[in-house]
Amino acid sequence: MPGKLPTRLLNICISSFCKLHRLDKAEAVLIDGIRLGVLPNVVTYNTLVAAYCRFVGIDAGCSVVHRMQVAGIRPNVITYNSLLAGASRQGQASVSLDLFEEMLKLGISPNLWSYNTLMHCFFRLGKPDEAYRVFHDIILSGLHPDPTSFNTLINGLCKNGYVDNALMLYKNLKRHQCQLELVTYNILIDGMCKVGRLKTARWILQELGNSGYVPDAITYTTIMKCCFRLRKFEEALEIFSEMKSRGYTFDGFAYCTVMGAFVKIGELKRAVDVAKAMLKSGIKLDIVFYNTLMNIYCKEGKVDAAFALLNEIEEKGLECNDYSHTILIDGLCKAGNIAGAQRHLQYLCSSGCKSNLVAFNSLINGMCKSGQVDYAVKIFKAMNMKDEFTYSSMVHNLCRKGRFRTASRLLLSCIKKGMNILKSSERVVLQGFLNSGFRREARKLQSKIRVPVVSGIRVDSVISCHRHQGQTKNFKPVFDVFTSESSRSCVPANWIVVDANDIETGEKETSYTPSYWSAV
DNA sequence: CTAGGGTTAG
Repeated sequence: MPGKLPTRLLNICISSFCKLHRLDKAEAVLIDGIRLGVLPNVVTYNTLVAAYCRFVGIDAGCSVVHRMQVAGIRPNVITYNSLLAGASRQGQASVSLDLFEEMLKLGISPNLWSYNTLMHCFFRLGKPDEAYRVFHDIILSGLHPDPTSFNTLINGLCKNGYVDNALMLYKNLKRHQCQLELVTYNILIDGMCKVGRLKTARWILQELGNSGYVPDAITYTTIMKCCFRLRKFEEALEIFSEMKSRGYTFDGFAYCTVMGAFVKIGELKRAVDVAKAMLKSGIKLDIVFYNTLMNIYCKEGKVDAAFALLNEIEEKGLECNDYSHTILIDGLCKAGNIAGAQRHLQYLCSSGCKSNLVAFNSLINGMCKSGQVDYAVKIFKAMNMKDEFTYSSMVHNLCRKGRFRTASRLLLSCIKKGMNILKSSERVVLQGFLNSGFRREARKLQSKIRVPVVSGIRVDSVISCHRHQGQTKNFKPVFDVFTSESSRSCVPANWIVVDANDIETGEKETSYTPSYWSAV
């Protein structure tokens, strides 16, 4: 059996270099190995596929798969899982779907990891129904959901606005004595925090403790951020110092949260102080730290200083992300340099960056504010993606120019798309009609915008009867998930979307949409 | 090979 042991050594070597992000070295080792007669196997290529997907991109991952096929090695389920995850990370659902099909066609049957990844991918794309169908497929294909499946499901429900469904699922799992992980609690706490339900979040924190867990750095950061958003600054800062004393500020997350919060309320001096403290603490500076710092400079009106940081970022070997560029573009807009902002955005688009909605929103707003409303409308029309920020900007600025009919039309099409436009945007149009004597138009608009905010997914089955077997930390489903038709008698049928009041503690809490936060 | 916290716009 020549070559068996050397191949394992080759794989360990390649894997080590991949972990160090040194793909060039990994490739060199592969070439050397082949030259010495050490043949790579499926594990070798899977390692490379995973690394390329993570550090370069899905296309790079696919080309490694091609190389492996040329070398006469057939991809397996793990190969495809890496590709699926890569596509999911890049938000390319169609690619994920194609890969899934491709995998089936090749006779490779997906495993639980494949399904979990696919489910996560759909959730990230804002398609909870599709995601839930994947969850069903897990059951239908005879696999048992694992803790990650449920974590993904709970997280996806929260991130898509179904926090009460997520709570319900949590409750069901709990009722059936499933051992939940710390991650599960953190996911739920974050879900509650993001909609402003701090009381419920604290209740889950309690449950976390009751289950014998200790809150970790992630738990703390999550709750601290929520306190900031609810303007409970003393409480937030107390959490921050507790984190420091517990040794939970080993990375930049907490510092950047605090910096960001100070920037948001215009306390730039305090934000700078926190930045200095972070520099002094010796924590590794990452791109998020630099983004936050650039944002401070921009808000101080020192756009040049922000741009100057780009050199430092590059020297450190860090890579700018969408946030970096958006912060700079917005900085230019706010400084009145619309042309510069436009140039930077154009440069981004031409260098193959995928469209950056936030940057476009910034630009549109900046143009309007500098009096170029018509030009902004032109760009608005050309945009293929728009959100409530886009509409809000246009509606407000059109109203400022007295163009209420156009504003009204945009407002309605925004609502029709199911977006949460600011109440103040609705008001400004109505008020505009009234002030300029268009009473009929105002009434007509009012009747149209008073639409109830709707429903969630009606999930026609209930996760039920999963019982923890005791011996391991994994759940072992004892029964399957029932559909409402087949087991109406034994489980409560649908997940009902409960409105803002808390279903667990019974306490009244108002649930806010995310867009509300920035308006507070 | 899958899941959780930080940075952007109205």
